Amino acid sequence: MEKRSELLPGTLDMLILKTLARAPLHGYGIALSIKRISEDVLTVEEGSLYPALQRLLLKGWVKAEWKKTETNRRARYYSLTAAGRKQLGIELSQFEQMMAAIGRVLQET
Amino acid sequence: MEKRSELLPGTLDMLILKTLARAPLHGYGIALSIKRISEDVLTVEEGSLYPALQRLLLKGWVKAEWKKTETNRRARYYSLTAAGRKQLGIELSQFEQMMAAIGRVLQET
DNA sequence: CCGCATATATAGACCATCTATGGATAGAGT
DNA sequence: ACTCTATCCATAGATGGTCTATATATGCGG
Repeated sequence: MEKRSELLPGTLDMLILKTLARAPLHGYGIALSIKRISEDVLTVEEGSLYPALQRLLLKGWVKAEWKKTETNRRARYYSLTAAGRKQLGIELSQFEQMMAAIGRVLQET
Repeated sequence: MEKRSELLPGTLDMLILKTLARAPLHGYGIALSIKRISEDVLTVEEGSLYPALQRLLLKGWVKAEWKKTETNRRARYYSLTAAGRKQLGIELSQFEQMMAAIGRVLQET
């Protein structure tokens, strides 16, 4: 059959920012969280996740800190910056606007 | 400011198929229709539209026919095939599933 | 000590979309 | 006549996000 993306392209940064807005997390945890909350519909591949986190770091929307996990492993914890929180707001409103627009096209008889 | 796509990537084929499901249209008309119905939020650039139509033709989801427009111009009218109608249904349900999943992630407190 | 889940990261491929063109014609306005 | 604008098609090349594949490393349970 058709091979499809596990993600709606263009939404990954927003999903990461939103996940981090709840609590700081390491990369692996972000992927697990999105997968779990989306009920396995959205799967963030490592090859998408880590480049995305690098982008977000470069833009100053998240910051990173090496720590130990509860299970005593080394992991890089990411958290939202003030700029990241602002950016999340922007992306959410743009996303909603776009969804509303797509909805209009899809519902037009 | 941030430069962003005028479209949510991954939705173009679906929007075209849905537009053609209402009535056959030429390329330019498809772009105008989506722009109008979305109230100027979604803009389909020509460099996105025509390659997309070629893809859809190759997959057999639309067929094309040269005709005259009401204003006496030559134009290529695209219309949905049976396979295209089926494909539209598939894409709509996948899209809704994905939107529901994204919604769960975005609404999680 | 073996296997598995946890954890980070990069290189390269792929593909959809955008930018930038190029071309053609009907009709309106001057 | 002439020009301008909107209508109409199409492609080449750049861009950029996501995926596949790979590499590395470690804590823990059996």
